[in-house]
Amino acid sequence: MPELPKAYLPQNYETQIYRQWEQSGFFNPDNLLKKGEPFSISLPPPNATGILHAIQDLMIRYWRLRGRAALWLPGEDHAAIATQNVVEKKLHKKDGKNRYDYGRDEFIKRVNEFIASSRSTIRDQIKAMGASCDWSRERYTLDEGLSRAVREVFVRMYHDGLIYRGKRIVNWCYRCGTTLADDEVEYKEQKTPFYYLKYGPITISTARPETKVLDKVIIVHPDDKRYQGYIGKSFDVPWIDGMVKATVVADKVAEMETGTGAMTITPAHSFVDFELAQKYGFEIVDIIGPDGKLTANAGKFAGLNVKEARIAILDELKKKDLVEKIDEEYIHNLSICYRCGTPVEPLPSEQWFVAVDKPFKRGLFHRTTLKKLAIAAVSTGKIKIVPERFAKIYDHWMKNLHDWCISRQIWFGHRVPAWKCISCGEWFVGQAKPSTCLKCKASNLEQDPDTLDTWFSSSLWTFSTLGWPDKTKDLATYHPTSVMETGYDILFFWIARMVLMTQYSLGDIPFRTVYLHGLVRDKQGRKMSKSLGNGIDPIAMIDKYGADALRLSMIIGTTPGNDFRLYDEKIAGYRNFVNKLWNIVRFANLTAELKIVEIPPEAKTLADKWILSRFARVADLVTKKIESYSFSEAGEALYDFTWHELADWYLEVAKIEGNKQKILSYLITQLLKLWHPFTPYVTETLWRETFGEAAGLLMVQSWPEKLPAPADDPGFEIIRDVVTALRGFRVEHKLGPDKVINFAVTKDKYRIIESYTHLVQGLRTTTIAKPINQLSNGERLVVREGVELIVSFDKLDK
RNA sequence: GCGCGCAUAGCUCAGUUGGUUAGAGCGUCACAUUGACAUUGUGAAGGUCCCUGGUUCGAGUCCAGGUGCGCGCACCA
Repeated sequence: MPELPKAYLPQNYETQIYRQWEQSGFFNPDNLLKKGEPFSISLPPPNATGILHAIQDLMIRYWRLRGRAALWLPGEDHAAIATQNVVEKKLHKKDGKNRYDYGRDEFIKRVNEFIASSRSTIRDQIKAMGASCDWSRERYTLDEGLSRAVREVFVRMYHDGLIYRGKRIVNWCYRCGTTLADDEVEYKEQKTPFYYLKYGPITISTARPETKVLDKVIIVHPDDKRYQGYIGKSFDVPWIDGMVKATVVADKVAEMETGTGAMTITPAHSFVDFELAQKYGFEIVDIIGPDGKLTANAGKFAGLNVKEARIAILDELKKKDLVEKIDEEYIHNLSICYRCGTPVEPLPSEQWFVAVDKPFKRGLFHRTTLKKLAIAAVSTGKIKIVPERFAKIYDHWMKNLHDWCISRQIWFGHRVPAWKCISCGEWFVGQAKPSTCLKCKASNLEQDPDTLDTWFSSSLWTFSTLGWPDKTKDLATYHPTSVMETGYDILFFWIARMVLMTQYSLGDIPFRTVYLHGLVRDKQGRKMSKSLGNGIDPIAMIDKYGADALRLSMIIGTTPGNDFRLYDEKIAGYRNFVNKLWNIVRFANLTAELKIVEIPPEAKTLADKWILSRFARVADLVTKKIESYSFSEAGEALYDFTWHELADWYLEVAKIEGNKQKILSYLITQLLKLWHPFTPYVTETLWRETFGEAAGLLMVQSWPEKLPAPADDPGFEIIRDVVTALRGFRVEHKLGPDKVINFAVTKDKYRIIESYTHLVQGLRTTTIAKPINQLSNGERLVVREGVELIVSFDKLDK
């Protein structure tokens, strides 16, 4: 075989190797000789942490080597709000127009153009990482097939009474111009002035005076002694926009410790107040509109935005001498949109919701709720979460889940499959538009302009990508998927909703195991963000160090659920290792004619016995660790074996003992397989360079299992200890390489050193073994229990 | 307020049922260059495993309490 270059240059091989893999057809499990349970993973929608597919590929490649039908189905989601925002910003920058200037169809055209290019960028990144996905099965959430699944589920849930339309208070982002689900709202602590306002005889407190224009109900705690005389009473109070008839109501939601213990309520703009209003039948009056401005109900303040209104209303209050005091130190939790950071307003709106607590029929006799199904899937252990602690977090979140608002007022996404009769206002839900209104026979029906929450379609991902609602062979073979691997940051958005929706749609779990990785941080431990510009560009890293190095730096030293730092020096370190592996094989090739050897050859020397036994042990460990999701430990053990046992010791011995063709062939054959799931490129390259094209691809060889190994023998360990002790002696006495150390064995309970002195001398110790009687004045060196030497060097002898 | 995580060498981190002398990588110091590899080799230094108490023959690991940092959820008048 031709001699390998001195250093491994990934750039020279990666693209070509990936093409070879793709052309082989083995990414598609239909083309594999398979045995046992299939193994499948759905690629999660790529996001900021989209480069983290190293672990998924590791699992897929491992199980493929184990002979399973390994399917890794790739795809992308449309990320509705996020994508629309990006395109809106781009267009605004380009020609100052907004989406309404373009109109719906034209705007969507622009979004689709953007998506096409962004999908291809993502695809290139995934491929560059070496991901062995089956591109023939690639899916996109807006594909017709997946869209059909979306409509199908929507219609079924509607008929089961689990999707309903209702006017409820929702989270509203007036910048994005849409509703948000509860968990799409983030909270940020902020110092806000807290106003104590005179409201007739009672002082109330608020952080948001602009919503208080029409407040006319005061809530106090039933046990609050200060207000006992007022409960149930009504009186006229001078207020922001003239006199108001105020009523005092007692309810335990009022905390006596907060402010004055008395508050007025604004049912239209607070979730808690809204509930109270429903409980007591108070009127619900909108003060803030969907445009973020005060409505006509706000009288002379109408048309002002929230900020302006606050100033104007405070002015008015001050003029009327209704401000008692202002607490400037108040800490307020501001709610903001997770996509654009704008403050979110709670306001009443008519929307589509998924009812999570509503009982429905499951089978003939069984009644249950979506929430119960989703909780049970994890609590019964049908779905295992790694690390386990997230099962508790999942459970807690699920138990507190409220009805899920699924309609969005943005344009990019799946249109709600519902049509409204313009004549009678009746709604019809179905796969297609009804020709006439079933109620009034009118023919002017219009589809709801709203689209569905992006997570609605993503929640169907594991089965919609396999062809559901058709009963496909893929669905039967690969669902439930084996593992879902993703960042813990989308546990609620995505994982939880997949469980919920799959339980509903299929009566089954979407995946057996959820592996949650940590989030990538920069060298200082900061979250990657666009504004900081500290994001890692995977392509740049791959160009610089190779995909294998990048993969290792994300696998070794990381544990599930814990964030980890990614930075140049770390990747460079693994690049060094990859080069080491390259040179191990390069050396082996220079030493011997290597062939594929599957069965451990006979051990002829102590070193042979040792390396075969160590190798069998590490192979077994790697297998166990991969199967128990301890990828870091698997990689670390293999790294240690490869560098510090095989390279540092065995190859050095091989130079002295020679005649290692069979053993080296065997070790290289098996070692490349073990490394392949971690570092697919360099191992595939070495396999091809060493064994030739005729040997086939490494990616479909068979994983070494249950390797027979020679019994443990401490022999070589003793040689090793003797060598280390002698090298240490040299450094300790500051002896240059020109000084020769003389040694004699004074104690050797294993009785082996004598016959291996050539090895001790050969392993760069620069020593001469002498009979005991010639070294009476040397230094005693205890190598280990039962093994002692007497050592001296030239200077002492003279 | 409720819950969760983290704290181990100068730095970044492993350490799954409790078990010899607690590990790795990077960095540091000394030495080595006709070597498969300087993307290298040899050797060394470096630890109160956050603190206090407990269980145990034995605790980095288990229990209780505390400190510091981070996160999630809730509240948000």
